[in-house]
This record gives sequence, structure tokens and C-alpha cells, in this order.
Amino acid sequence: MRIASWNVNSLNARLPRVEEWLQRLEPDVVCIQETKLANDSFPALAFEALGYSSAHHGQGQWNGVAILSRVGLDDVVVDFADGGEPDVDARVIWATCAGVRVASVYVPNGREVDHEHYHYKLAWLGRLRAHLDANHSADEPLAVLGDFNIAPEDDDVWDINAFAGKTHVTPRERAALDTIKEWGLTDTFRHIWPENPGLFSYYDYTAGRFHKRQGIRIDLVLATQTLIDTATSAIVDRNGRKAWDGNKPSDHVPIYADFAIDA
DNA sequence: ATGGTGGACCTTCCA
Repeated sequence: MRIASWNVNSLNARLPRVEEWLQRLEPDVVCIQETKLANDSFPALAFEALGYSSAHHGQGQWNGVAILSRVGLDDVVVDFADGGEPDVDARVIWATCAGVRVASVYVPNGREVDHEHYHYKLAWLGRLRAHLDANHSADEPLAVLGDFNIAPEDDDVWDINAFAGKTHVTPRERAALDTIKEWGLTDTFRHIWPENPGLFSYYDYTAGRFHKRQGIRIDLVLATQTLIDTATSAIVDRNGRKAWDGNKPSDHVPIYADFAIDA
């Protein structure tokens, strides 16, 4: 089973890139973030034409997450089922695809350290943990994919010194991510690559960062041990960002992992 | 250079 994730930074702007990428990569399950679409504007028919069922949790101008699957899409849940109030943003959707429980997550950015949005980010990860505690067991085949807006380790950043005092690398953010992992999830990329050889999933549009390979790895495939045991590859698909003709790239690169289980 | 780029949208917010 090939499971992929991509923060597309507007599905409206990126749909041709996404369609080309789907046909090239042939993933079984795809998690999309930042659709920036309302549910009634989601291009379900375009994905159906490529063989994918889909489920979308959108709000319009900002955020928006989706799951596509060509191996079944059941038991869709949006947001958190943790007994709390609905999230103010559309940032998480869940579905079961060929027996694997999948989440597509768009973790809040945080903006600045100690900004109100930074505390929302930490609390949001706490709710993700609470949802896992309340609804799932770590012995299930389960994967949480998406834009975590946190670089797990210093070598997931092109120059850690450039991030002094900035979000995405602070101990509090990494501790919040560790709380998710401690539930029973492993970073599939790190499992395959014990040291990051310079593969990053996000490049700021400005300053030619992509071409200078000055990026950070903040898009992750977190998987339970039963899946990790079958992992055969984990890739940050640098070429996928632009698909074929180089026009209108996202600021994120698609990622994917292959698991040797029946899809 | 309080810069740079891109997407939302309508003048400014967000990443």
C-alpha cells in the first residue's frame, strides 16, 4: 500500500499539478492539506475520474483537509471526537482505507513563539493525542499524515541557526509532537533514513529557497508499529512539487511511504 | 533591502 500526503496550498490553484502527480505516483491513499475550499467546491468528480473516492473537510478561504482513496473509504470522521468543542478551523479528517485508519492533518502554524496561535498549536496537538486515546489503540494499523509544521530534529532543517527563536523547531513544539509519537506512532521517514540526507518537504517561496535546497522537513507519515514493520520506503518527492511542466508549484513537496500490506 | 513570493481576497491576512 502506497500512502501519500501533500499540502497543496490551494487545491483550486494546484488541481492540474495534483492530477499529474496522482497519475505518476499511483498512490492508494492520499492525504491533502490546505485545500482552501468549501465542501461544495471540492473537485470530487475530478478525483473520481482518476479512480479515487474522496472525503473533504473544508471551510473556504483557509485550511481544509481531504483524504482520497482507490482502495475504499469508510467511517469518515471530521475534526476531533474527544468530547470537546468543534475546532475553530477545518484541520483534520479521518477515514478507514483497506483496513488502515488514516488521518489527514494540518497542524496550526503557530506564527510566532508565544503568539496566541502558537498556544493554539500546542493545544491542538494535545487534542490530537486525546482523540487517539479516546478512539483508537496503538495495536491498530493507523497512520497520521500531513503538515505538522514542526521539524522533528535539527537535521530536518537546512540551517538550524536560521531558526533561532522561531517556530517549527522549539522544544515545546517538539515535546507536543513527542506526545503524539509516545501514543504509539513512528516517523516512517526516520525509520527508513536514520539520518536526514537533506530531504526537505517545505521551501519558502521567497529567496530562491527551493533551488538552493534550503528547506525543512515538516510533513510527516506517522504510523503504528504494525505498519512500520512492513515499511519498505519513505520518500520526500522533491520532483513532485512541480509535477512535469514546472508551473505553479506548491511551497510543500509531496511525501509518501510504501507498506508491504495488501491494499 | 522591515526585503522576497504566492494564494486567499478587495486591502490585508496568511504561510
